[in-house]
Amino acid sequence: MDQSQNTEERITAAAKEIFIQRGFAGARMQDIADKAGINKAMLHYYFRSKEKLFEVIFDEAFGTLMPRVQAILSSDKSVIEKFEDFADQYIALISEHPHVPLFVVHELSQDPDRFVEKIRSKGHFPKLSLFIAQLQQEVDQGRLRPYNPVHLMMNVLSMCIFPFVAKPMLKAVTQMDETTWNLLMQNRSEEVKRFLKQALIP
Amino acid sequence: MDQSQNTEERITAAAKEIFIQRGFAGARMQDIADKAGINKAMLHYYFRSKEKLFEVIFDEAFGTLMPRVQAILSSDKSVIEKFEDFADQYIALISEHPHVPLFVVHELSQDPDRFVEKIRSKGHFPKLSLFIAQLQQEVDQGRLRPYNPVHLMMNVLSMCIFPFVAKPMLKAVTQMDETTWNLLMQNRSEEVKRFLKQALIP
DNA sequence: GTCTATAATTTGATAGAC
DNA sequence: GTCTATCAAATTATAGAC
Repeated sequence: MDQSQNTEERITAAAKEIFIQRGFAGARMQDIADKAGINKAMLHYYFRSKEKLFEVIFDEAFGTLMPRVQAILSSDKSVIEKFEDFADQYIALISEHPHVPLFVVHELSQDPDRFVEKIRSKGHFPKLSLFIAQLQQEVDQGRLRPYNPVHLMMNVLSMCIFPFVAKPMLKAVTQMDETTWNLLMQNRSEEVKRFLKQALIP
Repeated sequence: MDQSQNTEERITAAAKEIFIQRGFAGARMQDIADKAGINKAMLHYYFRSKEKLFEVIFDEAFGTLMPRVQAILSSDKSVIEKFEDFADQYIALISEHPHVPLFVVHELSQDPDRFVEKIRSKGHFPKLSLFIAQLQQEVDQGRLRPYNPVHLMMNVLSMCIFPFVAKPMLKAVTQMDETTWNLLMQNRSEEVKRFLKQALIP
């Protein structure tokens, strides 16, 4: 691990890698210490417990996504433009951190209630009601084909996020190597946007 | 746990629940024993180790899906009909076992290589080349809009699987209760099919 | 702040009686 | 086959020297 950072940063950087790859239950404090180039005692000196350390990582992994989503949803663009922005920005961001979505989704499913409390307290709750109203309005104006708004949002989220969540499965099933996969993901955003427009524009 | 089953069945039923909910690393043999209504020693008497027991559960969870997928893909229907069959059957199946996809995807990502070896040895590898050829042919005939075949398959898989993988996150973000969620999922298949047809038919 | 050594706890696995 | 009691290993957490 990079010696140029201070100890606390080295720990969080190492913990991020280990937790995101192994999950909370599968992560080992020893592995985090090794990767950070220090010993276990330091982890507790800085973060007191495994759980506290995990919380810092989880909050950051989730917290970087929601503000961007909120910014996109609350702009003054059309629904289709917002979906396109989301696909572009989300896929670009996740391409840099491909393991984050699976991490978030998996840990979240272990204790959904605690999570709801957390995002509420951090103010990360996306305000979807305005966006759904906009969606309904554009349908009424005939600018979009009529779909159930929630299903439609699920479709967009699914196509942007799922390939990264299921990367190991998809790579295995299609027998792709890493290079082929990366090339494919470079086009992902454009393909999703094309597909979306065909489905959405009357 | 149901006393009418024999011990081995009680164990596998209990292990399935615990492993699928907690993952391999998060599952505790004690919890499995408790849920099965027996003691830990019995688990080892029947399955020798945690890893062996896990393998039985994982193989079953994954192995029930692939034959169905293969059957759908190798029928003599059109691409769109195959996609519709997939959406219908897959969503119906998963609605009964909503935690399976996340379980498979998460455990898979821990050790992709071992998994590839496994599905290969079990003969579960889907033969996608024929389906991709059919897809290309229908595009050439002008019966489908031209999309990259792999991206197109990803889109269908994403829309069918992701909502179940991300159920806790989606429920939290949309502030849905369980009843609302179940109602929504009852319509999922129809919505996906409608969306797909609009995107696919020229 | 950082380390070594060690305590305390959890957890998978086994021995042996019935 | 099933149980209780126990072991052995792994893992989180802390004590105390420097």
